[in-house]
Amino acid sequence: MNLKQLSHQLGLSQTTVSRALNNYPEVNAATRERVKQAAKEFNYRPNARATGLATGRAGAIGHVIPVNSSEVLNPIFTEFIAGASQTYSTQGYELILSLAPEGSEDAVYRQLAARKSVDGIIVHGPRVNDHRIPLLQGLGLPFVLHGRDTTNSTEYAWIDINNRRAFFQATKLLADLGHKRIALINGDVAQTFTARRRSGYLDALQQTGLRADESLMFHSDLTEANGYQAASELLASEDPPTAFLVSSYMSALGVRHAIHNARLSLGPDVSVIIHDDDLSYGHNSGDIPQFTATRSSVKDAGILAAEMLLSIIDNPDAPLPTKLLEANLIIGASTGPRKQH
Amino acid sequence: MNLKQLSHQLGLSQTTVSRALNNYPEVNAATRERVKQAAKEFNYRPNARATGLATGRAGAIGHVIPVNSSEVLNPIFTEFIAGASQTYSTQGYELILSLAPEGSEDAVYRQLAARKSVDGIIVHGPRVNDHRIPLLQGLGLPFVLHGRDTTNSTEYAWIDINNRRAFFQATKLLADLGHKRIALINGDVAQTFTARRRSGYLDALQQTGLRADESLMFHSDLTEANGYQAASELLASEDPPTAFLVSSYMSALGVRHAIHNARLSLGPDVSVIIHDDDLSYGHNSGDIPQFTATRSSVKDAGILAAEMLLSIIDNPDAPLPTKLLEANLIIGASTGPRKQH
DNA sequence: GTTGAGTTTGAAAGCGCTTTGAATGCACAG
DNA sequence: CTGTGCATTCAAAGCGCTTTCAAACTCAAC
Repeated sequence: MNLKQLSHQLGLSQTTVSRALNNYPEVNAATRERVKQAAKEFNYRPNARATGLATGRAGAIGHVIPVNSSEVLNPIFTEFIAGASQTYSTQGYELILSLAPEGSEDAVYRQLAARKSVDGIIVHGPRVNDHRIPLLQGLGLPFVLHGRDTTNSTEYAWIDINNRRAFFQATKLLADLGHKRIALINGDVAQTFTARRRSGYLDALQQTGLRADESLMFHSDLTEANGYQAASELLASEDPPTAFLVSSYMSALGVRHAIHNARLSLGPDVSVIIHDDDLSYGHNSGDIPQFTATRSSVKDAGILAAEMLLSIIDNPDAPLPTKLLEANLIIGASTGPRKQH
Repeated sequence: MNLKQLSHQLGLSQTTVSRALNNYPEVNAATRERVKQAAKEFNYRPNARATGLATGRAGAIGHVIPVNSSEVLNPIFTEFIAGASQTYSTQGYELILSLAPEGSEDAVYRQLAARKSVDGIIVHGPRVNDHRIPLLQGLGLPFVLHGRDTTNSTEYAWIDINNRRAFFQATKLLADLGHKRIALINGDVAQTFTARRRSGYLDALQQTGLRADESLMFHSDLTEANGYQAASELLASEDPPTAFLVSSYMSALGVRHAIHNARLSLGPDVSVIIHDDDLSYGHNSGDIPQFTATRSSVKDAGILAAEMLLSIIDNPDAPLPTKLLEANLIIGASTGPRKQH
């Protein structure tokens, strides 16, 4: 059933039917009702391609997921997209997903822009001095960055969590608990959040008079295996840390494993604070969650990012929105005062 | 730059330019070259909406991800989609992603069909007696199921791993190692793979003369927390299992945790075999992987599923393809003979 | 009875492509 | 020179919508 057939059914022109369905004011209320009724009855939906062509809007948002060199797909993308998708479906947008090898997203962006496949883009996994920002600015395609660039000083829309503050507070808490040697199991150095978290950690160390020790800081993809390996090495060292700050739930499972392997117990012997993206399958909740955490729902970030992007599209002349979300510090079972010997 | 402008530039008609770019034979070779050159120079790409409207094909595939009642998003979707996406990008298709609350995907499918947004659909997470199959058959939308229904006997395209055989073999291996009490940490009962895995497990028990014990079988979402809880309970019971068969890497991390908490060691004391989807962030590789596993790359399944779907679209009258992938049994460090007391 | 404003509807153009059917030009046979 | 076949090109229609502009109708005011 298309518009022509539907309007024929109703004995009306395509114009009127179209207007009725799109809530234009100049349609008689009774007519509109009749049209909407019929549309429902025949399960009529405007052809997406035709609408897009006629309006010049794609009715779709592009999400381009970077696949990094080690082929690790960050599972938080799924969760973020789940949030964004929620926004799109209420607003009648579709979500176009594209995976691109990290560093060669250009072709994908250019393609989406040239083919007019999307009205805007969510940029995932920003990297230090990310060339995607100037590229998209050049293409004139609205976008929202999930995260921030560290160096780019131009105006662009972003949503991020306050990584610095979260890691500052977490580090401070560990220091206040008496921990002197606090390890940082962080993400890939190319990711901008990594630098911010590190900087929050370093500031807190300095403020509490602790010495920063590069040998306590690890940077790699946030996998369980990497968390395990880093923590194992550290715990086997001469002067092992008594606390860990871990950038993801996934890595923390590896850290926990290493702690147990070293015949230590999580909490009493070794404190751990994780950053918790509140992933649906990574339960760290309950009255006393397993891990003390700085928590911020990445799904909510997805919802908000999508809303921001749609608002930019609807309102291209408004100033570009930015949003900084604070993480909540949640006290769980994995932290405690440093054991005195 | 659109077709009109490009053809004007070239002093040719839109017809000829279109044909040249789409490799129609009736274009002079020299002209074609000139056109392609110009298209590249001006970065011309046909407008996706217009092409779609003119050809009647959407140039897009829909992936509808079910979000279950506990809101757990299965992380393997990401990997599967990463695979599928690879296929699409080489074939010029786009991927439209949609999340839908489990059980109410109907509206999403109907919408995609009515709006002609996609040429086909990948059905994720098939459930027992899945009503999506007849629905899509009714809508006339080509689809490929990732998995199989257990009951539906009509013809449909699917790709699946041989869950029965994988779990049969894994169970058999554990039995051969002398284990008498083998626990099964399985997925949500509504998922069809759960039943198949269970049936492989039960068959192997029977064949090896072991008694099936319902109290050793757990069914729930494949999260770390669920794995931990199930294994903890089992290990604390009067007659605890000496081996575990675990449906996912994620659950296995919980099981491992429970084993360590019980002051047992993985491998020597308690054997564990997992099903390993070969997720990029769930490393279980190396010479001797941590876990003995039945392994099958879900990313490869995504690649193949997409290829199958595109072939159905290109060739609607051919018989519907199906594909059964075998999992590889990988011996890792988590299995060993049952300890004699 | 005419006018003008306001309400409601419709014809037709246009979005950017593909594709049909026709036209053009040219080589070559008769 | 005419006719035929082939290679190459083009004008125009059409895909299914939205939107402009014009038309028709109603009704109150003069």
